[in-house]
Amino acid sequence: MRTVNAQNYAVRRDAFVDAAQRLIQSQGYEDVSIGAILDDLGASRGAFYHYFESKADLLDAVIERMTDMATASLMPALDDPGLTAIQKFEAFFAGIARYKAERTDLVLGLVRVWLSDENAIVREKFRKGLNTSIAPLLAEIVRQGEAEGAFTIHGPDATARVLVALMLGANEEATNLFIARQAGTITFGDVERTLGAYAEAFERVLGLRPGSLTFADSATLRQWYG
Amino acid sequence: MRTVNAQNYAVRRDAFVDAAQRLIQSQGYEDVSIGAILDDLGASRGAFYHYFESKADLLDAVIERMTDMATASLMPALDDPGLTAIQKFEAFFAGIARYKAERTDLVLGLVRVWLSDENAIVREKFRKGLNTSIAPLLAEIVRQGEAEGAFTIHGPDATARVLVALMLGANEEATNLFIARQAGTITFGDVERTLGAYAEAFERVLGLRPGSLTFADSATLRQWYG
DNA sequence: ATTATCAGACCGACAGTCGGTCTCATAATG
DNA sequence: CATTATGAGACCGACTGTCGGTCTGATAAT
Repeated sequence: MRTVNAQNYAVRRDAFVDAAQRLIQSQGYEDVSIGAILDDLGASRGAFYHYFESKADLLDAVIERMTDMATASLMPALDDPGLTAIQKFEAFFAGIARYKAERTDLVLGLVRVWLSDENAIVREKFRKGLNTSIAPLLAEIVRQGEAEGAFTIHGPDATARVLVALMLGANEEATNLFIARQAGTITFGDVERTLGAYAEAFERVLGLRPGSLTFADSATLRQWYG
Repeated sequence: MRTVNAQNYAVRRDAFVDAAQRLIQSQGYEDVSIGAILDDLGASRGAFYHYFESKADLLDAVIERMTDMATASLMPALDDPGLTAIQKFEAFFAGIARYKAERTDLVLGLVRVWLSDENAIVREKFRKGLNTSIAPLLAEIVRQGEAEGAFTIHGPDATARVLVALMLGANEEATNLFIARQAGTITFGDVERTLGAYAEAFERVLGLRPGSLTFADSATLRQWYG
């Protein structure tokens, strides 16, 4: 009797996820056929369906990896015991901005594919994934801020979820602004004003005084929208 | 020379949109084939591609109709000159709640299909559609509230967009809460607390005093989550 | 130590579906 | 009646998922 070798199984499965992620990031989900992944790997259809139930099943695995990577890159700052809640918040946003800034061309190349209609499922699953993985992290910060007397809120968990909604909105808005700015239909001032409104919303939701939270520094803003 | 009969053309085109909307609402976008729409209407493939460039094109038409219907049902209250900005806000939310409450079984039947993975494009396009059609309406209310001295904000347009982000977040949350409540994994208190956090966020973003905005009355809340 | 056995790993032809194109007939209209 | 909008339906290529079957290696029996 032959038993499943967990080690090899995981490795081979990961290979499919790797290839899929790469292809999806360069062409978008719907435009990547299973055949293309097979060609890329030199694998057979049978092998694929041995490791995955369906194409959608493969997507779930890809998304999980994406969200894991995204949250992992934000963790270090949050574990630092020397930071106040406000500082952690700022580190949080700075982390996202830095992550994107360090991969400018990747991000730029991704935008078109990432925003295409055919990629809606990926976007939404990613959103949902972030929602469930980030909300608890934010809740932790909120709890700390409440303990420090810095935040004035009711219920850290519910507040965290509200913040996630704002974050996702701000992110979407930032993307739209980027495209509009590239097209020249808006000014840099428009960008500052719109994103500023989100920053202010954050402050107010947390019960902070105006200007106590720095969302994105001018330099980063200039880099993307200048 | 023969000219297009705009009247007939529109009627026939609408027929396709009608059928598509009905089928999509009962099966979800990806699961509705063009063939099914053709069968439903007794039309031919040629006819379809005479009126639409693609299946995606048809979807756009369906979405437009959906968002039009949704916003139209909210308009009357907003045009009433006798209402304060705060009252209009409340009418706004009440309008959504009422709309859904009056169509309980439709909504319930829709949930499964509406939330399926295969329907992601529809959800997102609907979101985007609401975003562009609702934000200006909210901006108008915000402007009025600012003039009345009721709201303390910077830039009505940017604020309106933040509010839309909160609204969409609240709506998504409400759906998740509904499902979780049905499954019995959360209590009515959890629901009140979570949605209350969104209501409070609204107040704070607008610079209102706590409790001055009634999101959803207890009766409606009980009806869905009781 | 050798071999029979059986399940995991994998292959690739194939069916069925779907979106979209093309050709050609028919109907309406100037 | 000439022209063009309209529509029918055969057809194409691409895709997902299935299925019968092969190969390989671990285990149990001898």
